[in-house]
Amino acid sequence: MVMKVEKISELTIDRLSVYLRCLDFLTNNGVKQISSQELAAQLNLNSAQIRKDLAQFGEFGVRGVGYSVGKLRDCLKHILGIDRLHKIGIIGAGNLGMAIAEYEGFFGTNYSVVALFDSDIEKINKTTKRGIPILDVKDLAEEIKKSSIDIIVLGVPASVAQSVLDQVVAIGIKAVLNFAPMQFYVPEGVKLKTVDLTVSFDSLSHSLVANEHEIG
Amino acid sequence: MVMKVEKISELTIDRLSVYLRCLDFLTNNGVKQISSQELAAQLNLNSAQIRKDLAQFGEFGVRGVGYSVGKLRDCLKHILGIDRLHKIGIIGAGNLGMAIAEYEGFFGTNYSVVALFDSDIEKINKTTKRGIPILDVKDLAEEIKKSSIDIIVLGVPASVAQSVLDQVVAIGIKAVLNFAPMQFYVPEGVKLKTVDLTVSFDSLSHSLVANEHEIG
DNA sequence: AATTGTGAATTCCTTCACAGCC
DNA sequence: GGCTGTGAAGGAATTCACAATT
Repeated sequence: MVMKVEKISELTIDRLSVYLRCLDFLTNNGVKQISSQELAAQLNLNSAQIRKDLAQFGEFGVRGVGYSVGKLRDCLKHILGIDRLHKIGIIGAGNLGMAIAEYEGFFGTNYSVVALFDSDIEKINKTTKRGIPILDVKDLAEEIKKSSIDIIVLGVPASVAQSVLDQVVAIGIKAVLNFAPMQFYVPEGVKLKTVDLTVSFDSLSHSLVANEHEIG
Repeated sequence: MVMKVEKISELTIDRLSVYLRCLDFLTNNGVKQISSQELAAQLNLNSAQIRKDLAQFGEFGVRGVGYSVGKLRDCLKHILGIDRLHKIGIIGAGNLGMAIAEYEGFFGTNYSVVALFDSDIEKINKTTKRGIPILDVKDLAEEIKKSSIDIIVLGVPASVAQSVLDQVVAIGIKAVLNFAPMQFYVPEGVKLKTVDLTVSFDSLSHSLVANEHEIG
């Protein structure tokens, strides 16, 4: 019953995911051993960063040798909690919801989209091309329990996003991926990750004019 | 001909976009004046942060009073380069490309999706529901010039993403939004922003198991 | 000899706290 | 009095550089 007191930053966690993907790639190419140096070169970052990130969870390497690709991969999967299967439910069977449901490659063996939810009578009880059912959002609570959904994707318009989020939280969901470009209230213990495409585009726009402005 | 020497961080730029959205909202609600304090409260952040972010670009406020919502909004639009219209081209007319092309609300008056590109003969020369044309990716260079496309969205599988990116860069595009979960080589002067959903899901997964691990 | 794991140094980002101004 | 703009302080993240280890 030991507590890890050090708080691990989001930046570290996100990099672990990137390391893991790289290790998957190396595994497929038959690479068995790798140094932080080589891994860093592939990912365009500093080798000390990789070692520091890993050090927060234990000692996975061998001095003078490096890391076993397979072993490190298993460790990262465990740390990230993808040594088990997560069940994803998507609310909003519009283009965005469909895109995520169907997008190949996102969900190897770690994630499975089990259902979409919508209130549009035209969509309910149909399925996606891959056969994922589209259900009535009224049955959300029931279905979350029945199918053990543990991650919800919010693909609904900003205008209703907070109220849908509140529902989902009330049901007991602890992890939500949101695409609505807005501010939310989320209670303690619930993780909300927002993918804000507006911000991404604005950032690109800025980069396009940044030079002009500087030589203004 | 004065150069701004201070480099402005991505974090600052991303926040400016968030401030702008909030100001848009305030404008719609008839609010004319706001203090950094009030703005910070709405966005769950520190008022000094807002003032510091803005200070990097000039003095937009009035001491003792606050900021004019309309004026600050215009200034932010100019800084972010969205006081002009950007033309977006989407490569890959799959679910993801379609979702972005059709997604309401992303593209107010600042962005316009002018075309999608694909190599699938079944899709070429059709249009999206909203009437955006799907063109042959072979005509990419020509169309980018003809339509003054300045932002490209990569909605293609990871396996071909680097080669498509190379093409796009060769044509002279300087801003790319990418959804393929992978590492890229990008030359100096080209801004590549990656939205990596794998990382987002892994981060959610981690949050679900983090507690268990800590009380291991 | 090579590479990890890590304290120290550095760089970057955020927050404090207050002078300056309306 | 109230709020901005900002130097100084504090905190976080990254990188350096080297002792420890195989």
